[in-house]
Amino acid sequence: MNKKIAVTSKTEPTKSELEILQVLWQYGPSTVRFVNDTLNEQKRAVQYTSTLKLMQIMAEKKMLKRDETNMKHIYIAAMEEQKTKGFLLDRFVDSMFNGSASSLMMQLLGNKKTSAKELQQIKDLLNKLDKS
Amino acid sequence: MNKKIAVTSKTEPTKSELEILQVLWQYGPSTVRFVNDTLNEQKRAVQYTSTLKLMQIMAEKKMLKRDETNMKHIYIAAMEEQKTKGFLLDRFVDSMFNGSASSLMMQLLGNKKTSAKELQQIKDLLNKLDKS
DNA sequence: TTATTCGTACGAAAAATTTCCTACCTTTAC
DNA sequence: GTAAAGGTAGGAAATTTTTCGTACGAATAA
Repeated sequence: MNKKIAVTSKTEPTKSELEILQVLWQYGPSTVRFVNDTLNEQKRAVQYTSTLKLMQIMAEKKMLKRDETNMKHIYIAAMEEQKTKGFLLDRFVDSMFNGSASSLMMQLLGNKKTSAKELQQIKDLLNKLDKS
Repeated sequence: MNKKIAVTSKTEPTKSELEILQVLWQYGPSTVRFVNDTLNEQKRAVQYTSTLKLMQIMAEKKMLKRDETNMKHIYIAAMEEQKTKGFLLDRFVDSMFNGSASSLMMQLLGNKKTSAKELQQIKDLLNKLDKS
């Protein structure tokens, strides 16, 4: 009892797991084949069975659900995109910028090119926050 | 030749390595003892020799430099804080928010509590960017 | 029917990361 | 001088993460 799985099942996807989640978040429930193809196009070369294996593991960990009614199993992200990203972002900010959102912004905007459009959107967002 | 080290030496610190870098960035050149103590206080329990080993490995990878003139070696971060954080942040934004800074902001601000002071600082920052 | 294609399951290996044990040297306190 | 405390070096082990080979069943096309 108290299987490894249970212990390991933190809310924290590894880098590869996150890649898979991204695909599922972006395109919705998908087959392994589709996810694998997408990864190969968008990210990097990876064997079908590698992706399969990882997705099976993720299903065990409850990060993914799957519909097995058909032969081609359909995988569904079980972690909510917003929550997961929020969590990861918070941890990122905490560990890298001491929890300071403005420090992060400074780094983000100061360091590089951020389009005028992006800037405007951020301003709009801030204004919206003011009013509420 | 073409030692493992050379190949491995990407600009990408692992999680534990990043923790060590943080300490060195925050407090400047330090001994292993100091870094280890700090990690134990601020982060988690970890054996002295574990920290030592990791820092030695990081030195091999050129992530750290060290001054060996004294018995107590002094380690210095060889990766610049700004550059490293900038790099990691960019990758984070790219992979998680499709490169959109405003999406990230949305998540960051929408999702949680960000102090009024933080918000003000961000606004100031944006204004500054406008003028330049 | 039969062979080819496409799917899953499973095990194991490879790689990367992290942890710690042991040996041994130097400094310090007595 | 000697013991205790505190250093470094190095190897090895433990974990975690990632990758892939092999087996085999189902679907499909010829």
